Amino acid sequence: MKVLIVEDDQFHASYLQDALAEALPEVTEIFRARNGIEGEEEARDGGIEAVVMDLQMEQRNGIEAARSIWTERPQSRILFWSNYADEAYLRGIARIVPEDSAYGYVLKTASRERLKLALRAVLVEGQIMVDRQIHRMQKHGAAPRSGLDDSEFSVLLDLALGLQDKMIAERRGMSLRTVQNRLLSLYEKLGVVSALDDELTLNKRVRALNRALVTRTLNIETLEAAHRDFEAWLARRK
Amino acid sequence: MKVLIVEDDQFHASYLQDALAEALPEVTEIFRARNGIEGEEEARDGGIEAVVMDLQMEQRNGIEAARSIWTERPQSRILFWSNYADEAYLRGIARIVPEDSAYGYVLKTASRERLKLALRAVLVEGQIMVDRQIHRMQKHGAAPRSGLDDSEFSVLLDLALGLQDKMIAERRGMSLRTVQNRLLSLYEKLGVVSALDDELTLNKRVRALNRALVTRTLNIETLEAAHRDFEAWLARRK
DNA sequence: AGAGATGTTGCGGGTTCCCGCAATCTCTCT
DNA sequence: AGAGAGATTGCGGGAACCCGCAACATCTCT
Repeated sequence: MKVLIVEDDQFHASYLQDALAEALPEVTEIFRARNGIEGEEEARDGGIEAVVMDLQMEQRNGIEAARSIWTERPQSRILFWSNYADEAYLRGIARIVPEDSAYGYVLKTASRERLKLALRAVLVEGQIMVDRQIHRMQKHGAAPRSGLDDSEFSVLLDLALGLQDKMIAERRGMSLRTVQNRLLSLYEKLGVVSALDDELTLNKRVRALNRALVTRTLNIETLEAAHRDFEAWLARRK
Repeated sequence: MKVLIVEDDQFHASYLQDALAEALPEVTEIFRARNGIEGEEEARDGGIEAVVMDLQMEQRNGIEAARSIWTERPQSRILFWSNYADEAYLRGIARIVPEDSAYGYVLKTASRERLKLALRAVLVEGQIMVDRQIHRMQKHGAAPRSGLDDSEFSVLLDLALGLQDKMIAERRGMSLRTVQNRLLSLYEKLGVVSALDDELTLNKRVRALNRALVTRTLNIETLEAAHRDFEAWLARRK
């Protein structure tokens, strides 16, 4: 059995390699990649179907790499292994998991035992295994911690890019007023108003982005990915 | 000689501990803290004047911890050790380094040799040692990569918090129109306009924050720290 | 079928933002 | 001292934003 480790931090990679060798004696070869792009290549060239994937990497992050790996081989088994329990990552992963593939999500703070368990459960047994702390965010597959629904979330992404109401309306196929209603509820749910001293009026749009970031509803990588998506949409629209 | 390691990642901490023992035989005791708050306490209680400090930590980050350590003991020697070469961190550090104290900045990607060198140079010899990749950002102590000057940078912080022009003017002691001029040049320098397809008008404030983040001029911790600063200012102002 | 909750849309107006124009102010250099 | 470059400030207006109000549209229970 061949396993690919995609991880840019050398300490974490070697710890992982250790745990892997220990937990899965059936592993014959361990490949290593340092970012998403290398990861995709290795997976393709090596015909690998078991991957342990870090999320936060330079260049091309784990979600994007996973997406293209799954596009080529939907049956690949991928264990995500990350420092953060950001909702932003969860949303990203939830969106790309193929119908019946095996995947897992383990935090780097998890114990060695739990990591080994997850390695076996996902890579060998083909099960789904998600850290409880992360899973708690998801209520039956949607509506994570912040309580944003999908349409609110996509408006948030557009807002975060700096799009104006009119453009958001066009992109998402809503009327202008509806977009504004979404913004209203975003401001509500993100705690834009209560955030600081009352008596104090803020620029709500900027504040919304700020709040989304500090609550980990968005992170910087999400912004970068959203930007790429938007450009693709722009080009397609013509 | 006593040394304090402030680092929340266990792998990194033990690697560091190893390197420390290897490079500095004169070290008799190694203390360990997992975040800024613990770090400050340990430093105070243990009477420690040699610290290796991670920057990105939950709760209270390395810059804030360093500030209060230096406030109590300006002669403390602190080696910052971080994953990122973000301008945001650089600015933070530059602002709090006492007149003649020793400090250093090493990236986690640096070789073990270079780390050991820095440990010796900063903690034992009391020199200043900054990674070249980081130092390149600084031109004689100011004006990092993005080319923002200090007044532009502080307006950027306020903008990022969601403050309105009027409030920024009050906080920074500028006229309203001057604030707006600063914003103008921020938009210019951050590439707010050219960013996407032209023909496309954006919400400049949000876009400015977005650009500041993806260019690493700001990061999320900066936002959190700026928020705390602002609240302190608010309270003081009355 | 009807009542009620929830979501969508248009209108209107008060605010804030963005920025051109022009009048100082401040500094530097000769 | 005086010229010139650059920053600071006020004014004014067009555009975008925020949001209350009210008319419908949809969905869900009973």
